[in-house]
Amino acid sequence: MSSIKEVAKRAGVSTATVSRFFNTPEQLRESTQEKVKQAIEQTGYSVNALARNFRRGKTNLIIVVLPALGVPYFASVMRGIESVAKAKGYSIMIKDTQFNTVPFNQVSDMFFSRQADGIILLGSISPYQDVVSRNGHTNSLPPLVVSCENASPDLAGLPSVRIDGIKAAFDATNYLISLGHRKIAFISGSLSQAVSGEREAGYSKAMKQAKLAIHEDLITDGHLTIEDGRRITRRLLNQPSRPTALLCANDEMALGAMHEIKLAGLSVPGDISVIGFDDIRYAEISDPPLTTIAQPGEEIGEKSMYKLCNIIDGQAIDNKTDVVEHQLIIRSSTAPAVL
Amino acid sequence: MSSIKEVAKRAGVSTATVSRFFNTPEQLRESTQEKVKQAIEQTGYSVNALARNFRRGKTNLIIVVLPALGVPYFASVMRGIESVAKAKGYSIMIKDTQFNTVPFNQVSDMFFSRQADGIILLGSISPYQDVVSRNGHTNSLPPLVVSCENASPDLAGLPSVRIDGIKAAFDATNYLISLGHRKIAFISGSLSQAVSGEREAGYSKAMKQAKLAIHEDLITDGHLTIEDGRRITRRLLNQPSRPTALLCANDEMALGAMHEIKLAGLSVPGDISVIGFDDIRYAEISDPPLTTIAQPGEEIGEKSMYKLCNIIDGQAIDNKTDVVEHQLIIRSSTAPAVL
DNA sequence: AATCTAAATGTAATCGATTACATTTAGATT
DNA sequence: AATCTAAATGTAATCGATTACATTTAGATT
Repeated sequence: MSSIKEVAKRAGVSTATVSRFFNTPEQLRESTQEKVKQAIEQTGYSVNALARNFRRGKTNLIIVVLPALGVPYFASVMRGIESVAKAKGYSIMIKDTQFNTVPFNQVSDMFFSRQADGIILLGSISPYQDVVSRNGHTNSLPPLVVSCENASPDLAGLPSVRIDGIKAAFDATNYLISLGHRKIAFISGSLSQAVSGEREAGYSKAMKQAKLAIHEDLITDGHLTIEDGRRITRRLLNQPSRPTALLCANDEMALGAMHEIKLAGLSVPGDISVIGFDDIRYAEISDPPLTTIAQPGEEIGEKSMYKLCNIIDGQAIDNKTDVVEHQLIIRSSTAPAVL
Repeated sequence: MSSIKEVAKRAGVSTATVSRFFNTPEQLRESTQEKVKQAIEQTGYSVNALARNFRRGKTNLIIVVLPALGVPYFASVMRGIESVAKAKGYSIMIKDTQFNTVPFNQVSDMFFSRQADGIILLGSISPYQDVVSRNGHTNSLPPLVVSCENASPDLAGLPSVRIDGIKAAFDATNYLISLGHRKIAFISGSLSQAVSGEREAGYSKAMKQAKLAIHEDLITDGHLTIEDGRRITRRLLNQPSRPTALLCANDEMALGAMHEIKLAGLSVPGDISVIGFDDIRYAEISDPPLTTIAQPGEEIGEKSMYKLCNIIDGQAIDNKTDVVEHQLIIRSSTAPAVL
């Protein structure tokens, strides 16, 4: 692979001039540009990003941390991130935390060892505690945007883009209550994960406001997966008095729940109403189509990436949370309660 | 951020010694290791990957090219890639080609400009033609593994890991034939995409062998998405004599197809049997559960990454194709034809 | 203690681009 | 034509780690 030196030699100019050809071509006389251009073509040269990045102290890489690959909701956020990243000249590294089992400092170390310029957190691993404990050497965080709902106190005050998760779960629960449901179960991911915690808060708020007992079947154990949605639902259905409505912490759990309800010979929404979260593309074609809370994934992604760019560029950091709008999408998995 | 110089100074050794502490610690006397270790702790130093990578001429990054984010099948391949990448010290960059609209040379240039050490292709963009035309300067490819079925002649002879797509579609079609179906439509992605072309070949082979007419309703237009599965199915259902079975080029199309069939007041599999491809995790819980061809995604991912590592390390390249086994998963979306 | 040897450590070049500063050049002005 | 000025170009230091080769050191052997 040819270097800038060879190009310079061939073009009869200095390496500085070749470098300028790429970075500030308007500084060069046209005849010089032409010479350099030809030399580049002859040698097939392209800038060595390894050297450039080293010299500039910038990787042009950002890390997107997500709890699992292949989750449709995250894919839409990623699309938003990507479109902005492309425009800004960044490439995206993904870091799958396998349901948050990867500690954050493993991610932040990638920044401190100059492997990436910034981080967008889509999963809810907790940064502060780990980072602060980095040998007590820094209480500064890498450029970081938190783009998942999150009630974790660790994350409070960090730049973030998200829906109002409490309000969203509150709205969903209220909708079920308005349909006459009184026994409403909440199928959650592990409550230690902040997303689930926040959604639980909204659920509880609505239940309390309606003076409804918070069902002890509110089960907290599990990942936000189809499999765990099924497992928890099976348990729920085996209990003496089953709920008439299920609020699920995401659509995948809801789809799993609907499957189990139907397997048990019951009907959705005839016997049990189901609401999900995220409005993934499978929600529209499930049987019945799933009522859910939609999050504007692409918008969240775009805004997050803009925010991250500002932080990386050292512009005034706004630590405030950008709240984007959620929307209750009413489909056919919910119906009035039959009492 | 502190550099190796400061650590060296603090420890009272040379920078070479500090470097050895990280790379060949067994060369250092224990007392020296101790001194260096303390200096590292005091300064909070961590190796500058930008500098190290530049010096070593290696990025430790690979690019995974995929047609779209959030496709569950690709996610399973990614998991396989990731587990091996982690073991080998690589990080993963993703490049979404938005249904193959990104030309390959845009990806290969990332290699030639030293932004990545190698490429795994999960989408079926065609490398040769673009790369060879790189100003006629190189007919050599970047380290590359092709991990999608692909009948494209451009890709023949490249290192790859895949199922036998022709055989898989052949098996699926034969299964439908064995159930008594005679009018079998094939819902494909764009046939210009090699994956679809290969699957089409297997379908045609089985139809010919059974002396069945290849239905002109074999529609070739579309991406491998739910939306296009629906669109094509709607068209199919509006035709005078509709097929009794649908072979879909992937599960998402099949799920879309089932939804439209049910919307039209028909039953799956009562009126129309449906088979998908990939066995994504939604297939098991669809209504009815989807019969499909399973691909061992994680295995494909793992093998691909191993192969890529070998190529990057300059070991004897095996250009041969690793064929992994597919499997027909029979669920409830297929039934004997009612004639 | 002197000598030898292998292990440990240091010196300094190097990777390839960028860029501050210095120098040259082209064209304008007298 | 001489002088001036701004634009164009060149020189050489620099980013931070690695490593070939040189030197020093510790401990063994005489």
